Amino acid sequence: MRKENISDAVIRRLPRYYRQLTDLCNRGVVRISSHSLGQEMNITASQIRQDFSCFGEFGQQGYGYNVEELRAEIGHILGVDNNHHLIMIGVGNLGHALLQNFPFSQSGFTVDAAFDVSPAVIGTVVNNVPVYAMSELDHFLQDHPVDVVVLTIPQSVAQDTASHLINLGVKGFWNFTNIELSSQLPDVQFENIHFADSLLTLSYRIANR
Amino acid sequence: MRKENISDAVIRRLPRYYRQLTDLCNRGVVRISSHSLGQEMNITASQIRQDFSCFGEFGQQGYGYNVEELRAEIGHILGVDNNHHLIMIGVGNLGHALLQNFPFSQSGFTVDAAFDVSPAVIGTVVNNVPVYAMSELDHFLQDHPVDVVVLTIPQSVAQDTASHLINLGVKGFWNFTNIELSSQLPDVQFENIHFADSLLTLSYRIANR
DNA sequence: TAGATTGTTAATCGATTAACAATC
DNA sequence: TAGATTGTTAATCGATTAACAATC
Repeated sequence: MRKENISDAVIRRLPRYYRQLTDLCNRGVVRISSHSLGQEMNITASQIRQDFSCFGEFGQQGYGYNVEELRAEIGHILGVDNNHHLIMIGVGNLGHALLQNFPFSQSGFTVDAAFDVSPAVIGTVVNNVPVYAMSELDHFLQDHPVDVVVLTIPQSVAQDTASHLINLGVKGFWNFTNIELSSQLPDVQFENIHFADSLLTLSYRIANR
Repeated sequence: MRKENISDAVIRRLPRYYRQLTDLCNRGVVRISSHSLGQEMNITASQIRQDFSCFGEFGQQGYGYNVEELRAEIGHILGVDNNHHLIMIGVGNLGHALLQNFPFSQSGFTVDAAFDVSPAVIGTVVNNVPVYAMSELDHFLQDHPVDVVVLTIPQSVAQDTASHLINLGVKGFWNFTNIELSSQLPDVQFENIHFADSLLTLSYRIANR
């Protein structure tokens, strides 16, 4: 029974399923039951079946799930076969590290360009991605619609940059600055990587063991 | 009414409160009610009061909360005044970026050292943090107990490295590799930054807008 | 066929929100 | 004092788990 509104809890488990299924594929496992999958991932079989049932019927009674097929289905749900386009704003240490190491294409993203204000990086090419001056950003977006902008810029300019990009039609942000961004428009999506928040929860758990 | 077991949902909101209160402090705001705080953070006043009540009574009827005081209390709960010690394993692009830019001390962490296998970085000092050879790790840990190890290493060696460190007594991991780490020992804490999972949830939301 | 396992409905559990007496 | 706002109890909502008929 396909559901209309999928809860955030379910969505956040999808990438984990996808990861686990990719691993099972690589290990040559052909079929798996919700029970075995649950054991490997430390979640209940019930939850797995409930989660999947939000999107369709991918299994077979008495058999379980075909690993490769299920992986493809979840990948499809996540949009990995959509060839999303992405640019990066801010090629400092972190931006550079992501361009260099993060396998964007494995998540279905093509990195079209990066932008920065520093003359030291403008004009360089990092892992096949050209770095342009910030002044060229508006013009670039006219010809190259992008689905996601990665924000690896200083906090101080984060909201202004985001607002500017929203005005230019950008609807998706992968935000690495440790602030909550906001938008007037309702259909703009922010996904945050809050390093400090993450470390502080670890700090809490250590301090209150 | 202090609670025994605090739910993960509550814990994950604490850093956000801390961040918002720090901001309010900087803006010179002296007092705030749960209602106003909720408006700024887009959560209900009820939830805020429930959350705080897990840890104690920090407000005053008819007045609200003293911002600076509340910030200090939450910081204390999070352990920012515990002076936790931390080392990093893996000084590649990402590790280097974190050492260079991430304000560990603001979260109450002292970075004692970093370790890598590459001769290119061994012996260097990044932002006052010395980089040692991996072979010196065991010896180092004998003299320098650490609370948290940052894992910015390739996936392929992540679980083995973690297991080794757990045997040496390490109880906290800030894991940047995109795999689920596990431990036999029950009191070992893992906090994961799964870049790919994060981007995939954004991909989902864009694809299913 | 018999055993296994699904998708779904019902039951339970936990988290969020509402309400309100207490009190600054 | 009167108004405001807390901390907490009760009500609601949503998410997880259990149960089971359907069926491969």
